[in-house]
Amino acid sequence: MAETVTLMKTAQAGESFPEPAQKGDAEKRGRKASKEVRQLQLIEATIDSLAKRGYSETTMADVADGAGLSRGIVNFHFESKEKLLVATLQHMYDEYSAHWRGALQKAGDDPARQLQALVAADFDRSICNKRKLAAWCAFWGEAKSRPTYQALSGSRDAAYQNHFVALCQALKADGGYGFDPQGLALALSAMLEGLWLRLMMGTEDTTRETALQAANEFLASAFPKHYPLTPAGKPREA
Amino acid sequence: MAETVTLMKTAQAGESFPEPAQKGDAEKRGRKASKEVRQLQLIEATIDSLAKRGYSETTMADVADGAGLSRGIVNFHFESKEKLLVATLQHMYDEYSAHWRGALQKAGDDPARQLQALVAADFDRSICNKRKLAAWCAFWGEAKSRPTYQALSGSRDAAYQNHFVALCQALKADGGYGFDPQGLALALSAMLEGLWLRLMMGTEDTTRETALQAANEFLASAFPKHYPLTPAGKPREA
DNA sequence: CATAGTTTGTTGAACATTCATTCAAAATCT
DNA sequence: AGATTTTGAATGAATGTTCAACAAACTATG
Repeated sequence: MAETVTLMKTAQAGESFPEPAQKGDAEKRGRKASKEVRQLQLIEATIDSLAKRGYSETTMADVADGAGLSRGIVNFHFESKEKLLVATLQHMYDEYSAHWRGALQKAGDDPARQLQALVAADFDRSICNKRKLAAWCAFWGEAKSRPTYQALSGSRDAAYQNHFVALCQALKADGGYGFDPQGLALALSAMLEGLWLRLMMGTEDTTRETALQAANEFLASAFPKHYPLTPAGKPREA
Repeated sequence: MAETVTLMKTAQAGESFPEPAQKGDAEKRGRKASKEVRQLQLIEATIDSLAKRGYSETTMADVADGAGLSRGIVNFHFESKEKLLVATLQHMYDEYSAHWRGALQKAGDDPARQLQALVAADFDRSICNKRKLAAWCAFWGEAKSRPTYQALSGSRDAAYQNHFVALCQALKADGGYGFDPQGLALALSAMLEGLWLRLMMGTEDTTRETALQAANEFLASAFPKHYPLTPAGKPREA
């Protein structure tokens, strides 16, 4: 793994427009800052294109047009199309990772709360929207045949999985359940990914709310002592 | 829906190897085979190519080479690349559909048995192998941006989902559980799809057996009265 | 401060490659 | 012979990449 394109994230440039007028960044030169902004702008345009046209029909021209720039610009900031896509995947991966870690932090020390927070985080609007899900799916479709993508394509990586196993173990010890923590954790995270897939396809009437309810239904079934059922199918409110 | 390419399934075409060069040279070299055999041969070659190179790199030439035939042959049997891919997806869809219906039939009348059979069917070798899973994933990645694929891309369709809901309802009535059948059924089928995705990526040490165990762990947790836990994490043997 | 020179960023056209499709001729079957 | 299937080269369109010229921002120097 020679080079991993890593970008500094300046603020959360995620959803809104990048402000054209960057103030006098005392230390940074306007030029250098502009470079990172440009790259982020191109990455966002790439996500747009992936979501709208799919992986196989995403072209350099479409990305450039989407960013409102000229054709050759992408090869200047990213060496090739391949590297642009890797950088885009890396960006989404970093964002997802930061998001669930943040949610975990906010959840406090109670394992039951933490697990519920992790699950809920997956369906947060900032992460779970048509555009991003479609982009994820586009990469999944190519991951198996591209070694470069494989490591990053599972947004739910080993660290994520370890957290789930640990939480299942903690709840088991506390509630005296009979399941195997490893297996149940796998079932849980797989279900979250599967729900993402459903939302992505968007054919059925599955919405973010429906999906979250289904996930909570799972929690209530597997950990009845920690998540008592309510009529709405939603565990106790925070 | 003008034309749905429906193919007769002659025997079970090779599951084991991605064999690019067909060795069963029973007849003369590639010459003159029945139209249906040739179409099936090309579809199998398409699945091979999708699995090996991914959707975006699957070319007509690669398919033709994989089938050991000439370049122009695909446009003769299938009008275009698009139609070849739709026929391939249709073929996989039909196969999957027939498989779970067969498993359900064999399971008898007991809902608990039926549900377990449906889950186990998903991890049967004939359906759940690297080659097929990779092909499924390739289509998933393109489905959102191609209306033609959407209907077929969810191998788990409305009929499948309805069976799950009905079984969850039956078990709830029998066991006095508190869950919402609709939600739990969604969680269940999403988990199965998510486990497929894990198997496909193949990065971790997730195997077909591990995945099936995780799914059974889910069943045991959600329906404790119907699937008592055993040390192996696997519900009672049939 | 002003000016010239250098670096950095951007453009758009040209180029080379890949690939789906077409089709006339050949091969094979009825 | 006539119909059907197969071949392989030709064609044209799409697309990633390169590059020479240009513009803007920055630096050095007078």
